[in-house]
Amino acid sequence: MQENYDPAAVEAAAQRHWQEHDTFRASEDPARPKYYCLSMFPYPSGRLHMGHVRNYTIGDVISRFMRMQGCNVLQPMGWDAFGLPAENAAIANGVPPAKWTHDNIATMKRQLKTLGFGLDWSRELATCLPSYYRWNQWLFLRMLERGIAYKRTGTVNWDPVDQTVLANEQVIDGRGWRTGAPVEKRNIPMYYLGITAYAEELLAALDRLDGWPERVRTMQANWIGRSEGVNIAFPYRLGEERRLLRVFTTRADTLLGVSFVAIAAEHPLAAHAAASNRALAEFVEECKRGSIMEADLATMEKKGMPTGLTVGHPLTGAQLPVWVGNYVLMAYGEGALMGVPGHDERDWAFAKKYGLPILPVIDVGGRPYSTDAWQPWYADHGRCVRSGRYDGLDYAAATHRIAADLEAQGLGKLQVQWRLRDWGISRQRYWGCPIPIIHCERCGDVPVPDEQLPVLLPEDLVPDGSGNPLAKSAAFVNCTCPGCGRPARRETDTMDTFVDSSWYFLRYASADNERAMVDARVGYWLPVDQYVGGIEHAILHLLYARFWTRVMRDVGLVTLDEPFAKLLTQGMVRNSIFLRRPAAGRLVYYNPADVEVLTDASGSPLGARLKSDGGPVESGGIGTMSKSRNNGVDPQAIIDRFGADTARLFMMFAAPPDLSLDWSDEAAEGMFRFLKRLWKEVYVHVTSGEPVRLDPPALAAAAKELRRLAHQTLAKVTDDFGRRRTFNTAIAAVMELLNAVHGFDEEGPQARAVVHEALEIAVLTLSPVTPHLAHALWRELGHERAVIDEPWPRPDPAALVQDAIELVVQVNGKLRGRVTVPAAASDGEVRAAALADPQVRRFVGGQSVRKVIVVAGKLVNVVV
RNA sequence: GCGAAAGUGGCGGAAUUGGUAGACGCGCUGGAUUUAGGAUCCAGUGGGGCAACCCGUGAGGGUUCGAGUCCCUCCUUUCGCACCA
Repeated sequence: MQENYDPAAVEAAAQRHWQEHDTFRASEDPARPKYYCLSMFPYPSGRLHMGHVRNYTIGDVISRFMRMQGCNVLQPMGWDAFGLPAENAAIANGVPPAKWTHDNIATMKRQLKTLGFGLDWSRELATCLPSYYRWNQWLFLRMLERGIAYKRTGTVNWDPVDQTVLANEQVIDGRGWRTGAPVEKRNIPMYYLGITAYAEELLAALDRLDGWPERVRTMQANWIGRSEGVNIAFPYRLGEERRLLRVFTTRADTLLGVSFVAIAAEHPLAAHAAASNRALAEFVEECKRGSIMEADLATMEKKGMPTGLTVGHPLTGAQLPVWVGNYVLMAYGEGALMGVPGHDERDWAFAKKYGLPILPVIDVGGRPYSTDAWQPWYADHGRCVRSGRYDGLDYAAATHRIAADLEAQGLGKLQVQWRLRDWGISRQRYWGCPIPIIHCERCGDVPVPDEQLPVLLPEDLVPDGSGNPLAKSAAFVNCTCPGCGRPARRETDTMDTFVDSSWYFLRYASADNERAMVDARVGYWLPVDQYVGGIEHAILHLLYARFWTRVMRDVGLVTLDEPFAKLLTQGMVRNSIFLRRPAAGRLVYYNPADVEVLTDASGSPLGARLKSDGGPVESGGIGTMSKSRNNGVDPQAIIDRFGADTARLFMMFAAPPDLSLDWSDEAAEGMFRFLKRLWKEVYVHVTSGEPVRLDPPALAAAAKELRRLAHQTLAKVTDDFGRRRTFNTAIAAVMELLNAVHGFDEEGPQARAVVHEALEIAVLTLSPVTPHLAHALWRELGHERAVIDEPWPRPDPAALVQDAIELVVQVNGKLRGRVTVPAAASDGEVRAAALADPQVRRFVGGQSVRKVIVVAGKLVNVVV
């Protein structure tokens, strides 16, 4: 055996073994329980980053653990290969997105292989390949047939200089990223998928997703946002015609407190009023400036302008002014709201600003009300006052009575309203899946016939940042109408990349099928048993995938509702931020690798300086690794320095998987030291002779104690890996075991046999995390079979038995002593032993013992 | 603004069901060894105190024999907000 740990050689040898034995190719085997472990596929951005390493290490540890547990494990990999960065790279470097993407895939695939992940590469897919995206188009056509997909107008960010639709990401402080021109909103026709038709089911099924983190379920439920309320119509006259302005409200009980109605700038009535009102037209135009991001809309200054129109109160007939308000969302409810300044904080602020009446109509348990200042309880539920026949009714009663009265007049009804909006999938971009529609002057929008699929995306275009290159490509645009055979124009919008990622997990099960989107093998592998990915996908991607799976179910392609049985949302990877503030200009960020942190004698930081010039740099705290803050660490550098196993071990040890993880060069080096120690420990053991067969009853006390620790560690690691998914504590337990082996100085054959067993347990339990090192050490410990093919061991119950246990004794809840009692001692004996302890007697002194609480196996609390 | 989390030594974190706060690792201090080392090994390391002990889990209240853990109020940080993926 080599005396020193050489990660490069060890890792190459293990990877060669897996390659030669095709270890990770999965096939359907009804005889074994299947286990589908899936990590979110990467966007091929160039190189692997630490977030990928973390994600795929978690998935790989679970996969290898489940495999050793006897499962038929599938762990596939693919590429989320369409998207904006490829177009940005094309604009910057003039390289076609296809080439850039394929080069990146090659690089990242090579990197994934050096990390030793147990992936079945035979199922690899990339969403930018026609063999994949043709099925996006095919299912889109099925959705169109069923009315799930439909066309209507939607709002986009518009750069008036580049004449281009901008992604939210391309809008910086309300301006286009390349032109700096103020962004405008623009309404254009788009295709939508009717996810709201599935809202009820998507919400209800969350309750049964008990393998998902509670926080993700809550976030999805809030996103879907079911609210029960009343749709209320305010009648008005337009010329001779009687019309209704509809609003949705969850507070119908405050209807008698309405003092105005506010509509969105995009509301048809606003356009009508603006036609004859120059100031209003300007205000509506002003509202159309700025981005479409909800966070921007919600934080901007609340502004409004009267339209000059009035509507009638549906119960009293009183005339109420109609205002245009920039805080009214066209996308929610009816794009209009009833203003109740007395009981809604935003309406309050609006009324104060524009001098509209504030009418309190709810009594909240008699708490004071003054129109001077808003108090949080004004929005609470209570009983109606100053509301005529509704006075005294509580929230539910008032809502139902008012809804019934409105319904009798045809002016309202109870309604369930969703916050969730239908999914707009049209993107005015090149590098995506073409939407299979042909526009014909005579036949209108004609779906591309199935036999003409896929609509191929040309791969040789180079975008320049203005407009969509597809729209400028005559070869792509010009086509023949499938209906009438005349010249027609192809749709040039492509699909949202979330479409691609909404079903890739199904395709892995039948990746080689060229005739169908999915086949019967989906029934074997799905659902995904364990899905692993970033918390940033907690809402959108996961919700779209749940929706898409249900659509495929309703089309008859699959039989499952929920694609992901268990979900693990891993936290972000962060690093220190260092910067300087030049007298003029922007902040300059320095990579932590180029900075030296100065500490005092206790290790507390005093400051930091740049290694290159020795000058001070400012600490900017700690934040997610990003290019803009220059605090990224290239995983390749760590692999080159310490090997993949160290990188993997650090990722699993430094934090529990669902919390954010802070990078530390020193801590990574500590992981490397641990692996060197483990190697050394095995080396010392195997070079000092052959082990004899272990004879547990013959063990001396210290050896028995070491054996107990080894089996206790095995039990803990099994639980931590399998149930708790707290890999950090599992690794800590193995470290403790190794420390105990190191400190164990008994000699003799049986002592050696116990050490041998402890080292085997350490190697087996670490093997999912550091598979290369474990592969080598398992051989050195005398095993023919590769460690990946070993079954996961079970702790020996006999080894776990303890004769005596130590209990903690508290007096009035404070730790005052410890007593050792036989493991089988009764509560009475434990109590007596605790009271007899000299330290306990000292603290009890002359006081009378009021109560003694005995917690079996743990502690005794003496209350005096 | 809305929604969701998190806050424990110098740092990452542990404490699994309300029961020993600080496991494990980093850093730091001292020592050994070494030509030397940023290598390796040994010991120590929450704060205060000579000690007995006292204090201590973002802040402030509460429940309990007992609270890092449960409840209320507040503060800070992170993530998401529908065209980044």
